[in-house]
Amino acid sequence: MARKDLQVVQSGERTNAAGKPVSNIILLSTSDRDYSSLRPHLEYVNLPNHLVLHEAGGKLEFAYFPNRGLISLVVVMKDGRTAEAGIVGSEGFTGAPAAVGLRRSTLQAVVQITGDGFRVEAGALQNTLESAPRLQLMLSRYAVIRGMQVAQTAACNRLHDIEQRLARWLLMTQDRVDSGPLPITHDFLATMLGTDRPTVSLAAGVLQRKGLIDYTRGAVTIMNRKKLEGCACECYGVIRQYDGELGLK
Amino acid sequence: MARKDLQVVQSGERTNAAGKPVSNIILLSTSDRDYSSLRPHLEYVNLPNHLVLHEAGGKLEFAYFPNRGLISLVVVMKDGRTAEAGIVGSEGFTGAPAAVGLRRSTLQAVVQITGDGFRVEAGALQNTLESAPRLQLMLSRYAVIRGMQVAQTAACNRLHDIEQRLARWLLMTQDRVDSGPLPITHDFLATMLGTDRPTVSLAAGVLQRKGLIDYTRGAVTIMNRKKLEGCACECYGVIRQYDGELGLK
DNA sequence: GAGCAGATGTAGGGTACCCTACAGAAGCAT
DNA sequence: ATGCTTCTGTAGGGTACCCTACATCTGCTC
Repeated sequence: MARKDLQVVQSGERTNAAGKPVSNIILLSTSDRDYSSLRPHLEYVNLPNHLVLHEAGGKLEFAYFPNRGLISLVVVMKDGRTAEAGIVGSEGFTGAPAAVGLRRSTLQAVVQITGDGFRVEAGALQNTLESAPRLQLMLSRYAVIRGMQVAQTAACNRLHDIEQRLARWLLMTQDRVDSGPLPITHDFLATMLGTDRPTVSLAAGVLQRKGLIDYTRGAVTIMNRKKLEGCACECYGVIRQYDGELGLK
Repeated sequence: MARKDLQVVQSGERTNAAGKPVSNIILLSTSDRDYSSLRPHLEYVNLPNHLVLHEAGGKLEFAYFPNRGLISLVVVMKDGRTAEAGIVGSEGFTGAPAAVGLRRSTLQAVVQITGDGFRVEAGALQNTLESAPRLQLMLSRYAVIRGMQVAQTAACNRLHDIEQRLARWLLMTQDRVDSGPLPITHDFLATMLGTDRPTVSLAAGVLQRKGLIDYTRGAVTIMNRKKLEGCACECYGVIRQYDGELGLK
């Protein structure tokens, strides 16, 4: 039954009020009725690299529905150390708490790979959802699925080593952006993987010598996807399975 | 509709159809209307230690609303290694996917501390929720909040050491059960914390020598709660803050 | 092409943790 | 008590990783 809800509507391309085209999967999967009630509140936004959409612990002002690019949800500790809890691409949205009437989140939302999308003011989203139960359910379902992905990440962080986790991260990211090199530095990878930069460089070097990836200053290219999958931990498969439920190809 | 169903049940004195009293916070927080629609489906169950309510990756048959005791949500890897992703006490429920129309979960749900509660067949829950949007929202909100707790755990697993994490686990558990010794072995703590038993014994020994906890075969007692909080990582405070939102005292 | 800022390569010491193994202790049943 | 099972204490080797420091390189600006 889940599949039917996620069917992409075929009746022409959707746009926001300003005529900007929508490619976010959730927005494309809503009913015409639900979409038209949300449409007036969709503000088109560029999502440039490293832009912080939401500070850790801050008030939730907007929910973001990416068309392209990648947003990371990051836990930030008091001493500045960080670890990524989840990633959001065109299959999802950030600001899940706002969709269930909450206004705070301890997670930092930061653009990891440049893209664009739409944002909705948190109050407007909540008002809209009150008379759009199908959309409400769709957003809640996404939040639950991402919660399970986060749970897998929690265990992965504890049980798997850097090389496996790096491979998994690269694969998951590639699944959410267009093909081609991933514009990402070792330093940012370290932030995501909850380790330090030299450790990332070391692991990346190993994958490179194995011929699985290649990289230059600030860009990583997957050279042999199949083998890289073999190098990643089983968590990649588990999370990918959920991605399928979300309509991610 | 029978008159019985319309009876106003006072908060704190609710029962299921068989007269079993409810102390699960979510069930107590629902509107009378929503509760009476769910009530016929509430089956009272004992939750004995180590009972597996849901196998990792299996089909979701029931959602569980604990009155007492503690349920752990555990990620199980292929090699048998495990790590806990979240815990559920009387403030919550297991089977969040069922509340949003999904029927599978990769998380294992296992009773960590003996208790009791109610279960609802997944299909019945879904049917009920279709005409109970407030309850639907309440369950979704809980799922989102627990998702944020899981995210904090993900980072904690990566960034904090065993001693801090053990302290946090004991505090979180104590928050969810009656006071007194926690019936738990080092071996199960290792399963939860994603490490091995000797490492737990070592960490527990340190906390014991500091006078923060005491333990005998299969039971841990918190001796100095304040100091133990000082020994736990900041994640305890973050998660506790969410607990407040859930009505956990 | 010189300078600069940011990105990557590498090294070496320290440590928390994993893994295995075994010994001792506590509870339980007979 | 005696055995039996389960739980805990402890040791020692191995290793992945953290941390710091510094060297080198790349791409950009002027």
